[in-house]
Amino acid sequence: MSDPQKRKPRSDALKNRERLIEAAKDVLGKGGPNASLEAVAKQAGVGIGTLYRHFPTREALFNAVFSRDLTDLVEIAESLDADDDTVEALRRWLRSNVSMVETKRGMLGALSVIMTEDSRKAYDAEFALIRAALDRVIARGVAAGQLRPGFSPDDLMQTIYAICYARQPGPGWRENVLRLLDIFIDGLRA
Amino acid sequence: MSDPQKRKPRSDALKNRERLIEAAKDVLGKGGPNASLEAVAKQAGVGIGTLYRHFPTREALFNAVFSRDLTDLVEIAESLDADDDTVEALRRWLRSNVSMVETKRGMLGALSVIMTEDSRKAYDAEFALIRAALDRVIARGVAAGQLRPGFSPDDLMQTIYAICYARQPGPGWRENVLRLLDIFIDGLRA
DNA sequence: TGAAAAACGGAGGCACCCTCCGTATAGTAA
DNA sequence: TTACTATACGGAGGGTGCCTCCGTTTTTCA
Repeated sequence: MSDPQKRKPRSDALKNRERLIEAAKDVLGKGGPNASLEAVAKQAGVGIGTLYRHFPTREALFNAVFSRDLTDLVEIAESLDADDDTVEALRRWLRSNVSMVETKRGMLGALSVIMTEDSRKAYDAEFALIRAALDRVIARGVAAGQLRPGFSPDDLMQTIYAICYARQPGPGWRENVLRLLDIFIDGLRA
Repeated sequence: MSDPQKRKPRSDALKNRERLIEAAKDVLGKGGPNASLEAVAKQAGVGIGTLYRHFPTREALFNAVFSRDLTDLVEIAESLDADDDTVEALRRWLRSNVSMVETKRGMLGALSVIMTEDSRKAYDAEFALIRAALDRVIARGVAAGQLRPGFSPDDLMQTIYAICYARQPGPGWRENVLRLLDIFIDGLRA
């Protein structure tokens, strides 16, 4: 029963919310889960008060970033249909995953807070979309003789996260992960 | 080449170091990995400067606590030889593990820093002692008809950590884990 | 166009971090 | 025992981040 008699949200509020999420993705990605929220606000070009009005807790902000990332991953997955080179298409998607994990690196504690049973369900739809999109790409690649048969979207997801989380964080992490990823991708070729 | 011409360490320094580790175990256990180090110092009854002199970084303190815990677990494991009731002996040891994990709860990030290849090797001796002690208890229990045959010390260790880390942290965590643990222990009976 | 709802910004009070250095004390040699 | 000095102690202080609160500004809508 939402009240139909309501002003629409102010445009500046929407814009600032957007900027905050963008800034958070950047700052939290570089500084880890304990990065300064004041730095996020500054980078977004808003006051600290505005940040707290939009996201009352650190978790709320994490959650928003995660949601955004997941939406991005869905979009990217769905854009792969246009790509004729299915190997490169998969590489593109897998690399996007690495970037996202990088943002979350070290914030596993926060993630476990976010990932309650309820919210997992809330994200189920997104995961299903991703799975479906990858399925299409794989089928296409196998049919075109570019990809070997016999692996699933879930195989991809599990592998990418295993690679990401098995490596020690720190300098060179990204390079290391991307290198291993390329090896894995070569293994996917027909 | 350590200099043999050295004063022995001052007694107050040793005492304070001890107190700090004890306090850290308590405070970090309750407050998680971001708990205030000043609170640790206060609880230990020393100045904050003293804490930092003994443990220059948060990790150094974690490390000391972990070392201590591991030593405790070795001692407990070796004390089990005296116990005629092998089921209760194992329960005692498993519960000690839960307490230790509880201290570390949420500080997985810190642990992954501690657990480099080098330090893992450094702790190998302790793990070997634990394994040996548990082996003796299990053998004794099986021979006495108290325990079922066919499980190893490593089975115990893996199970206890799986139980501990699979449960969501938060209030009631300990109760939940202990309950599951008791069920598991009943399964070990002959 | 003007009133009121909505949103903004940042000062302020508090907690914590870590360093630095004057003071206290345990160990040692005479 | 005493006196010397290496060693260790404590906590003030300067810096940063957290979060709240409220006077000011902006946007919406009639």
